[in-house]
Amino acid sequence: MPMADKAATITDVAARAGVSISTVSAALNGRAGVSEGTRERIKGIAADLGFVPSLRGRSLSAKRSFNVGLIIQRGADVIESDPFFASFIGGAESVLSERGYGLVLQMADTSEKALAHYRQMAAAKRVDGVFLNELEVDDPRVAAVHRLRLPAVAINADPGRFPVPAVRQGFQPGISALLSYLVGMGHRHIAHLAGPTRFLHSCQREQAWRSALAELGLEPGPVVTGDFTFDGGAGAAEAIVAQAVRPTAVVCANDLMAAGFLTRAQDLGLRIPGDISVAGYDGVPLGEYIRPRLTTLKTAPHELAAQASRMLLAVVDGETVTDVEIPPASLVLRESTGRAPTAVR
Amino acid sequence: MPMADKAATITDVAARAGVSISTVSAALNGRAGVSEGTRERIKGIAADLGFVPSLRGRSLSAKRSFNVGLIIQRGADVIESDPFFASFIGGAESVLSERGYGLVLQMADTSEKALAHYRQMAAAKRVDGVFLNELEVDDPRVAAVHRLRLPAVAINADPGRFPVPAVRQGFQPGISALLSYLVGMGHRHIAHLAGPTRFLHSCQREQAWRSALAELGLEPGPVVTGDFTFDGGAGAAEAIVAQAVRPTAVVCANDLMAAGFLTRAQDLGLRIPGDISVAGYDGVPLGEYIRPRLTTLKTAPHELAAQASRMLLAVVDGETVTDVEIPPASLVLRESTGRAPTAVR
DNA sequence: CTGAAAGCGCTTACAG
DNA sequence: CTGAAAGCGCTTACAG
Repeated sequence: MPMADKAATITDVAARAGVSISTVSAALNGRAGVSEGTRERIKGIAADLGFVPSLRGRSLSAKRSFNVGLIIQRGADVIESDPFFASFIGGAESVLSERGYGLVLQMADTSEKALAHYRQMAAAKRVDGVFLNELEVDDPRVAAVHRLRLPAVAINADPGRFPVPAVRQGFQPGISALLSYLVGMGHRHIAHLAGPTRFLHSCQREQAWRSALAELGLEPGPVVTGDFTFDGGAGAAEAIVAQAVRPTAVVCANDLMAAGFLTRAQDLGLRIPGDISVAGYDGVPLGEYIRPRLTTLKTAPHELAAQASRMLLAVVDGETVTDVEIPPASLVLRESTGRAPTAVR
Repeated sequence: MPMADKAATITDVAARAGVSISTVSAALNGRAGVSEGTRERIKGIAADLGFVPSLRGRSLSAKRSFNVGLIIQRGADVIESDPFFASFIGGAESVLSERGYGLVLQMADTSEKALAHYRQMAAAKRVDGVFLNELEVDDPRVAAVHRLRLPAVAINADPGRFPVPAVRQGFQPGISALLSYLVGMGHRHIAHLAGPTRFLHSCQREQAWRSALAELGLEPGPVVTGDFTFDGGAGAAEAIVAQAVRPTAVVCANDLMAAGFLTRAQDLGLRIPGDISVAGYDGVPLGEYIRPRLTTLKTAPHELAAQASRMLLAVVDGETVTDVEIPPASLVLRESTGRAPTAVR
């Protein structure tokens, strides 16, 4: 008979089974020291009663909240057009829920507010650990979680840079492949539309673009700094189009800026890729919605998050973990890149 | 001296203040029966010690988790291109965090899994209440939360339809305005690209389209059912373009389908809005990225969520609440709609 | 105005 | 193999 009026507690199960609550606890949690007979009997009764251990009792005695925190540090404008977090949350949630963990989410539009949220979450013991995403250069959160002794896993942090384990997805192979392809198509003057310099991944991508060009024996083209938004990309298009010697290709630090660049460039009368090739980074659905479809480097936020979650739970369990690298972002050639214009004026 | 080595507990504060823990509790929680002098003294000491009450102790004794749940019931493909949830989460989080509440998130790609998540969250007492979003016709979750006595607030449920308080944003005024505009531009044959019929809001929008047309003395045009995805919209474009008597305008149940429709229609050689006008619903950023820019009905998921959160917290507190209606979705005219083609073949 | 005590629902040594 | 007890950190009647 399921459907008790009040939710059953461990005491109810113990009473019904005629054993102590410690036996029920041991039986249900797979701890040793319970005969198989009583274990099975207790399990049956627990199922009958629809007993699910209350997180309240569990977390107080186990000194765990069974929750893990993610703080999204982005303005509302970016978050709405960037599917990164949707995928990330999906990947995290898939491994967390399997392990009985919940994901608690907070938003912050400034880095200070985000930091305050981390502190608050840790102080109130709302979570057992946190993800450190969108890392900035000299990110204060790293020192903070360290001082708070808050288990944490960093996303896409450079190896050896922070005293926090990290999971990362390589960017160099994909960017090198992209630039080899562009150079193979005759491009010699290749610009970079970078993200804000305070972000680690902005620097990583620009650096990768630079070394790939060096590898190919080319000088870096102009660098324009955007803000990861569509409008930022559009603005960059105007800037680059106005330049005396216009680059024949632009490698953008994310798809959203690439889409803005490509769209505005076309509004200004340029043909893509006839006059200028454009490539993005991320592999978001938007890249297939626009015309021409966007060449990009496809990342895997879902897998990144799944790995990060496994690591974070390990850290929470007190295990020592080592950095994990998932397969690098891969080149997806679509229609926005092509042969360099023959007559560069 | 802040920065204790171990996090301070209520006992530490009490010891340092030379009072009992019940006095500390009363002082810090603003309960009556503490002299202003000791209250201030205790507050000072708590601040010195960096004391933040542990949610673990608090939730066990207060019988609250201080968390509220949101289950996202969508396939990964939709969630990544639909910014609704990003905005919704932002709106919810802004009021929840102010009240000391957290938002715990789960994902489910089927309605059965979502239901299981609700049950699990309730049974483990991980949350004190839940949002019921993306309601379906005869949604089993409604009965479930009712039976589980789980406080809940429904999003965009029809008034009086479910035994759960709801917050909603009107759609009829906007859809009427859109159709008046289209008819004013000479359109007489107006199709609807609907969402899956199992969703309440699909039905609501189709019904609104129907009654607006009736109001204007027109017969409804063809209805094609999509799946709220870009590709679904693209497929619908092929279906509608192949029709003997092609409609001159299509009203879509969401922006993503409208974008797919518009893009594929152009790939097929139609001019938008010259040959056919296209309108969406939602007001997502994508609508401004595509060409021509999309006419749409702008919704306010952020405000919807903020209101829903206030209501949910009230329900959790045992207050009786009444449905709330926020200002209706408003017409945003952009470039994808215009005068009907003069020669309808 | 203040304190001692019970209790929330578990887990975890520790005895037997 | 099983149970009695302590304890996790709070809140909340209830005495004084």
